[in-house]
Amino acid sequence: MSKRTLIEDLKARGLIAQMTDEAELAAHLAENRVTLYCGFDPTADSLHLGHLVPLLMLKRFQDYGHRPIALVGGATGLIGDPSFKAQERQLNSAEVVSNWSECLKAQISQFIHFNDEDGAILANNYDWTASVDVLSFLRDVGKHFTVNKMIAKESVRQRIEREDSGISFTEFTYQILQSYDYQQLNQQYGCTLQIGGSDQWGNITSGIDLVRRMNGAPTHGLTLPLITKSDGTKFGKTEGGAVWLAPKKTSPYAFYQFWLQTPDADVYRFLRFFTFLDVDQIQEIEDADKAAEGRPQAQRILAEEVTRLVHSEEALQAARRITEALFSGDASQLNENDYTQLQLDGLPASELPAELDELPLTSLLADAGLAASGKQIKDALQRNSVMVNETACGLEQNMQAASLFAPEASKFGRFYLVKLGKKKHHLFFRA
RNA sequence: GGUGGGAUUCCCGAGUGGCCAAAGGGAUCAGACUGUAAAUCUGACGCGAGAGCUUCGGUGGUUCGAAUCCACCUCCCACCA
Repeated sequence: MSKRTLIEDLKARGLIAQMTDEAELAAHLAENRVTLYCGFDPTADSLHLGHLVPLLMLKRFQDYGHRPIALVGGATGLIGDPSFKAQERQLNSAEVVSNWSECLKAQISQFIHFNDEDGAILANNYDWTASVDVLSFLRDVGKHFTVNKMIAKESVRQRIEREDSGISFTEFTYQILQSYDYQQLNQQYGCTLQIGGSDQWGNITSGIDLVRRMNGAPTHGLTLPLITKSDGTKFGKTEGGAVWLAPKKTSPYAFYQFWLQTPDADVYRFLRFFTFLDVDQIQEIEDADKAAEGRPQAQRILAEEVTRLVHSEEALQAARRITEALFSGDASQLNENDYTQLQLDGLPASELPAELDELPLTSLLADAGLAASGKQIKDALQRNSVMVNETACGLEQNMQAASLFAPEASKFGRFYLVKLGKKKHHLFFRA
């Protein structure tokens, strides 16, 4: 690692939004093996890019010798965090939340090592909230919170002041539950630092207060900045929605492509946020790109680093193979084995229906997932931007799927590489 | 419980009886230009290859015709109690 202290490194990366007293926290981290935690609520069956920064943050602490606790919010996920949310959220059933909790657990385990006695800890707040009875909770925990303070939190104030929405008591209670987590983790594991996204600051500080009152222990908090894009659009979204960490939801290839398309204006920041490359090294990359003019290296490096981190070296190589085949050079160079490999590597692929005579291209391609609707395919056809094995197709070919996908037009008797626009590829094959 | 306000296509937000598949903006997709970047310009943007079909919280009704009018219902907000 570098000669910087952890805090210095995080600062250099721009990874600190807020923290409790810096000098105290720095001293605490310098003198102790600190146990810290970050919570992840099960709001889906997979984590997504928004969770990646905090997740990597735990690893950064671990690399510096501290002990992370990844907390899955089996309980808080049942309630719903109102922080900076414009509207009340739909509650998910207990069964669903419990399933999702299991998914997250499995996923988190891939990032941080929990094996050895000394290693990180994976916890679920359901374990200490499920059995608490209401009266004890209200008397022992609730008594430490004043509603005045709770209302004053910026994270819920908007909801309270908003004209078209309110906040249920359930969600309002969320910050108490999260504070209780901190208190429990402090008691059980000696946890003295909580990290989270900047929207969690309010919840973290109320937790610090609660730990002081109930356990008489001073604790710390640190938040990470919200990841923004230079053009103001939301980070971590593509046409298909969120970019997931689960390979089944977002393939390593799609994941790699996502990073590869990072705008120049964001890429160096993202290198600092999402990789473990040394900040000096990142600066060198930036300088080199600036000096070079033309196509920068940063996107490729970013895509490689993050894909390797989230998936694996093998998955990265597969993603690169596909990218290589589709974007650089012509597909006519591919041999039969390459096509089979593309499919194995995760290029979206589907089997061709037996009967093509009546099937418009718009339906065929939309069903395969190349676009959300036939309309979009139609638009592409009008611009001749659909290619079937190097043959450009126009709208007049819409009903000619049978000849476009005729056996004699195939590669090696069974493959058809379809391209929509410049970036979307799909492999059709016959069994 | 009372009174008043509100619910429009992914989001914001116009629209108060026909000219409305519904202004405008954002997001998104495609094209040109590039570097699988940005900016800019162009086109698309409910579904459907098409004929056509289905939308404006829900259900009924008035009308030749309703997102727009009426009744009831659901949810949200504000004030009062």
